Amino acid sequence: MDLDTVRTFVAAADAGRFQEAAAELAVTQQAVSKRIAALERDLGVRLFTRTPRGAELTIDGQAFLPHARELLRAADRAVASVRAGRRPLRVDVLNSRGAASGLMRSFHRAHPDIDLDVVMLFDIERAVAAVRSGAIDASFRAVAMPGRPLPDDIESVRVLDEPLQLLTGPAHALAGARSVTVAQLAGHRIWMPGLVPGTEWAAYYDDLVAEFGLTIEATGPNFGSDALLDTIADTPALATFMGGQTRVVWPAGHGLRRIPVTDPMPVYPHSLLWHRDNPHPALATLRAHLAATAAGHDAAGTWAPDWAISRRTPPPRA
Amino acid sequence: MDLDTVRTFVAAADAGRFQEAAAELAVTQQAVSKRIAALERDLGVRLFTRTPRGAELTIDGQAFLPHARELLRAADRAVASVRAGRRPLRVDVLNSRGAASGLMRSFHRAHPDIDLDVVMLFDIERAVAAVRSGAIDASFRAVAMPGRPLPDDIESVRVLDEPLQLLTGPAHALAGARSVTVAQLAGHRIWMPGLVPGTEWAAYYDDLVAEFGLTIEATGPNFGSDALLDTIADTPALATFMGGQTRVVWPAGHGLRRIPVTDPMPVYPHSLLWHRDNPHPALATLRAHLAATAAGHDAAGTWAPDWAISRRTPPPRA
DNA sequence: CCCGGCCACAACCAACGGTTGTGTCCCTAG
DNA sequence: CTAGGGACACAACCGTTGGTTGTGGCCGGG
Repeated sequence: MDLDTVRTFVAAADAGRFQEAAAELAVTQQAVSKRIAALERDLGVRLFTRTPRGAELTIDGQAFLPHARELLRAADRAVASVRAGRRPLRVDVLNSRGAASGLMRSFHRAHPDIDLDVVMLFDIERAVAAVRSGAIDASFRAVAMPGRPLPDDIESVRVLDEPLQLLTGPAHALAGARSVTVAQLAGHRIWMPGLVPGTEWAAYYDDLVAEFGLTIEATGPNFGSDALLDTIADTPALATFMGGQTRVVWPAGHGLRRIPVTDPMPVYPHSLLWHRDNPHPALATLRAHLAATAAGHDAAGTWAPDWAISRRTPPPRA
Repeated sequence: MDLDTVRTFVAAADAGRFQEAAAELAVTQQAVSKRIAALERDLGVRLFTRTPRGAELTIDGQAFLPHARELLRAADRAVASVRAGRRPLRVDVLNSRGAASGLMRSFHRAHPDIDLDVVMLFDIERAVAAVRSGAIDASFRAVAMPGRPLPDDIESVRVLDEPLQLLTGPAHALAGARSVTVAQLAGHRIWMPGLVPGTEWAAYYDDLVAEFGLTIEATGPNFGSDALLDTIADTPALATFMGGQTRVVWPAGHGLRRIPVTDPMPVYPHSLLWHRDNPHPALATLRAHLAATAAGHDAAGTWAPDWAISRRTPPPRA
């Protein structure tokens, strides 16, 4: 199916005459006739009843019309999503089910008129490059890597600390605990496939391991979170970390347990990063929304690496 | 833009390699390469970074991908809307802003998983023909025309009486009234352009006129409800009737008044019509929903033509 | 009764989109 | 270091699609 054909159908339905639609589309009447005939052949139904005074929609045509309009709107949105200048606000998140996604959903609920696109970049380095180049407008990340401060033209503000939780199967030794301390985790095998060395999230777990003497294995290929949860559920000796705000869609009955970690509570600090000179109007709206809704992060009793935290106070918004 | 191209883009993005996408789509790798190149040329952005080990999405590609998926879903829905057998439930309503539309919105809220298509047919005659032929599954209508009973294979049940209200401009003689009696309307000019003789809705107003001695003018071409409201707002001597549940979207400040009519209250009786043998599963759901939510229509103090009311009690649902 | 408006059909032609064949790049294995 | 293989791009070729022009049929109005 061709969108030009759908456009032709909508134009003909609105005009009520093929000729007029043809004039609008700058083609001949015959072309419109052929396009409609082809569409009717593809769909297997008659869309118009031809009369000597024009063409009017059949019942099938009436049913098809709103779907055709929606199709064209979707096409427009798709094109707009990559249009240079005045495109939807484009935001990078760590992963599709973490805390940043929740913040973006909340923002979307508060401002449903603002078009959003969410992308997931590889690491902070590429995110910063994309923010600087203007390819994305903002990024939710831990702000830096050890020894690599943010460039001057990138601003950041800490928006959310996401507590880490332990995820275990029902047969795991800690499965029955209401909560566990970091010290209790020493000696247990924690499996996090897909942890790529050199990224800021790998650095976060490196620091966590170094600080508290944990055992984190990043071995094996990452077959996705479904496969990971599958293995965790079935393997008593394995557990994994998961963001406390991650939404897990998992069939009931597998007995997966989410257990808060305390003493201290490791948190993954999400900051919003953006370019100092980014003119996108929705960016200011997003920052205002985050400033208004961000729960004050209480540092007492939590742990995060120093380098991962945005310390700079952004200038007050204009 | 061609939907095959979009499909190719999605397949390539999912596969991560043009070759694999080509195999899925049963074309050659070169064809996929050309399609993607054409799409990138059309959009003016690069969607993939080609590597010796495949192709991965650029940031623009990532932003475009969900829109592309939505585009394909919209196309599927559009095709499904006219697919013979197992298509969305197709319901005819009197007009897009009347009581029946409200009922369908309520049904959609209660059963968001059921796909619906709403069409508007010309009159009860065509609606009955469409219901009998299976072109539509149900119709909200006053059930008949004077002297023309429903065929045996069409069942009906009264679902909602929509009270008529008077619509006037701010300078109309009745503009200040909290309510008006039918007797008070005698002598006032009531304008209803677009009332086509021979339809069941025209017959309804004919009966209203005959019973209470009103003056209804159907003169002049119908330029749509916007133009009608415009004229009503500006003409002190004119008023019109409007369904009491009609949603009027009208800029504030024009001072249009909606005035209930009493003694008796004229109501437009909407019944659901459907074919005895229609097997669409959602039709039973719709009937159950209407039976559960329909407010009992209190006949006391209301008026409607005899012929317009469904008297038959439908058999209990299986 | 003829004219005019509108749509469908036929013939023709250009351009698009697919295939085959080939080149280049890079990673990996030996 | 080299050879091989996997992956994508480019070029040439060709059939089909989709456009145009020309024409005919149908129906309503003057």
